[in-house]
Amino acid sequence: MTEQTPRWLSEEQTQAWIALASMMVWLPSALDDQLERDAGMTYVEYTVLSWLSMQPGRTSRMSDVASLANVSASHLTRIAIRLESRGWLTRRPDPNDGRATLATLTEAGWEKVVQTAPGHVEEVQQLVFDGLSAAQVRQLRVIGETVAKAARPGLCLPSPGPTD
Amino acid sequence: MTEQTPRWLSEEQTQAWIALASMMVWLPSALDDQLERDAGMTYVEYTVLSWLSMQPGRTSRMSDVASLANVSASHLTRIAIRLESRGWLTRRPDPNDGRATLATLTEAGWEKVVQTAPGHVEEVQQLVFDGLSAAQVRQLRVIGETVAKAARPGLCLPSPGPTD
DNA sequence: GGCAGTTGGTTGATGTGTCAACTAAACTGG
DNA sequence: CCAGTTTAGTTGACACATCAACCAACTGCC
Repeated sequence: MTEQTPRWLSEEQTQAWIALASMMVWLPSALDDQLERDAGMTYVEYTVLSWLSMQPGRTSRMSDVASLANVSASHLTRIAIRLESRGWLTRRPDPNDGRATLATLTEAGWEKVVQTAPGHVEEVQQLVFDGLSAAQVRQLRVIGETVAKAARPGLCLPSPGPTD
Repeated sequence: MTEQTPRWLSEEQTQAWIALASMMVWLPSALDDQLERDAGMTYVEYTVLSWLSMQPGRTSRMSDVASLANVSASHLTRIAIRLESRGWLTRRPDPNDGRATLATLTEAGWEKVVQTAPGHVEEVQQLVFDGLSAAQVRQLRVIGETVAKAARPGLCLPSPGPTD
């Protein structure tokens, strides 16, 4: 708690951190811009639609979507209201669990995803993969998985001894 | 414009993209949480203070800060108002250019950065570097720089021929 | 010098995200 | 079967971000 001189970053780490931070600032922003320009929606909205488009019945519980997209329940409610008002999504109570709400992609929502995905993927290709070798793609996958796992809350690495 | 079947992602690319997207969702969110908990500020606010702390005279033009942090001028104005109201920052017109505004870290702002940085760096260590080998740190740097450069608007890769 | 255009920054209106309080349905233990 | 608790989602109040309109200072040019 009162550590005064923690592990500072090495020169290599500093460079890597600057590069990573820079990527995390500019890449989402660029993808947001592309989606806003070409499809009139934000990255989070696209994530929701895209996820639903890959689910059986194009349907998923709100809470599942929320944890996938890392947004709070209330945030997802607002997003769903917007998507619903544009006719891309419908909501109805889950017949198997009256508490839950099922979100389903409409036909228009499906078509929107189908129209939007190619341009989005092309943007990812240009911004991410065009500059990387096959080896770097493999490296990126491993590094990304490692960091994502560490940063995901509630998924602490298995540590020896009791956690309580 | 009418490409109907663009370059789709290979299996390797898809895995890498999922990992990268996952990292870009969870890492900023985790860093935001840590700063909110330990220092009562957001990541953007910390970025601004941290940048100023490294500038000569702990001073920088608003427009320079804005482009560094990838926020709009108006957004930065609101951020600066908040930081000013907490006594961490002052603003005054640039004597050399009456249009510009210089933002300067106050002594309290400097101390806030000094107090906050160690915990933030420790969080970066734990979330990013503890899981990576030295080789992966080097790989991350190269990959991050490449992608960041590609995603940064207005910095198109040098292409042959006139751009105008 | 003076007017047109540009640049740097602020502000008002509006849209979006967040937090806490709330409702309703489903478990849980007597 | 009925309180007490947990879970899923919504809503109101508020904080924050965004967009367009704006103002002031500089720049270029005749």
